[in-house]
Amino acid sequence: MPELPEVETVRRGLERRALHRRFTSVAVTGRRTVRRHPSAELSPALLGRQVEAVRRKGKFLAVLLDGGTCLVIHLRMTGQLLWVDDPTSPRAAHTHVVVGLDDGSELRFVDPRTFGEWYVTDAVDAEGLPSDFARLGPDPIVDGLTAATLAARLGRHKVALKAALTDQTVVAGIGSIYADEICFAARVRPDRRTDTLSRQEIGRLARAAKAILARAIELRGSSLRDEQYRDLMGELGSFQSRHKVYDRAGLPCRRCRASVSKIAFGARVAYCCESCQL
DNA sequence: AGCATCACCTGGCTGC
DNA sequence: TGCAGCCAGGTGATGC
Repeated sequence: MPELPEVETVRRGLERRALHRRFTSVAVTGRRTVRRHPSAELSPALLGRQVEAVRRKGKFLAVLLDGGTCLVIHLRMTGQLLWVDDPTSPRAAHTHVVVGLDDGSELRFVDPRTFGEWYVTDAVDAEGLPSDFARLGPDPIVDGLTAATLAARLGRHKVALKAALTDQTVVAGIGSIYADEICFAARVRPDRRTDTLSRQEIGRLARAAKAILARAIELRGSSLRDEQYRDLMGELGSFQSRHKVYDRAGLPCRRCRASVSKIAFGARVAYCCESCQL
């Protein structure tokens, strides 16, 4: 599932291919992808506009256009942004949005489970980012993440650590995979209540978050068995081979050889080594 | 305010 | 083999 490293990989691809390009056509073919406002509003907001920057906060992509409009794209679980040099090439099943660029190429949004979302907004801050991004916590790569900041963001929360790490208003960009990997690296159980964490543990979590997300970006993200995540050019990521605990239940811990556990936390699950993580 | 729960959705997997 | 049912999971709405 696309989390911060996967979305950053897509962002870099978009920046490389779409920067300074203009939209020449817009076709919304899916029912649900554009749902925050009437889907008919997407085309007039994009047509003729030039891409001035491609930014990201957490898992949200923000395509900044001339005139101050921002196109926001969220891949959610199964969304793929695919760059196609030949617009006559066949469209994949579940293609919900297709936009043409002034160099003759096409950007296609493919999303089998239709959780992904596109919307445009003119409500932007001084940096051109959508005002509603303000509710998101710091992005560990863009904004950095210190122990003090993380401790402050955890604040009065008294929930399972994994629930806090994946709460986008606490920290932006972490999902199920990287939460488990960060907890393992910090040697803290994902089901620990946040109000029991020591200063040292919060420090390890902040450092682990930055290091793991940065390394995962270098390796262009994680593609799981379903190979659902692909970058802008359709390539798979390779960080999955470095996963220490995620989806490794029953396999030996890469640090101590004990069996990796799949534990319940609230209504969801987490993977961890109950020998290494306290 | 903070927390738990649910809805949204479909492909792939499990188990009968 | 076929098929029903379950699971995955990010976000936003809802209710307590």
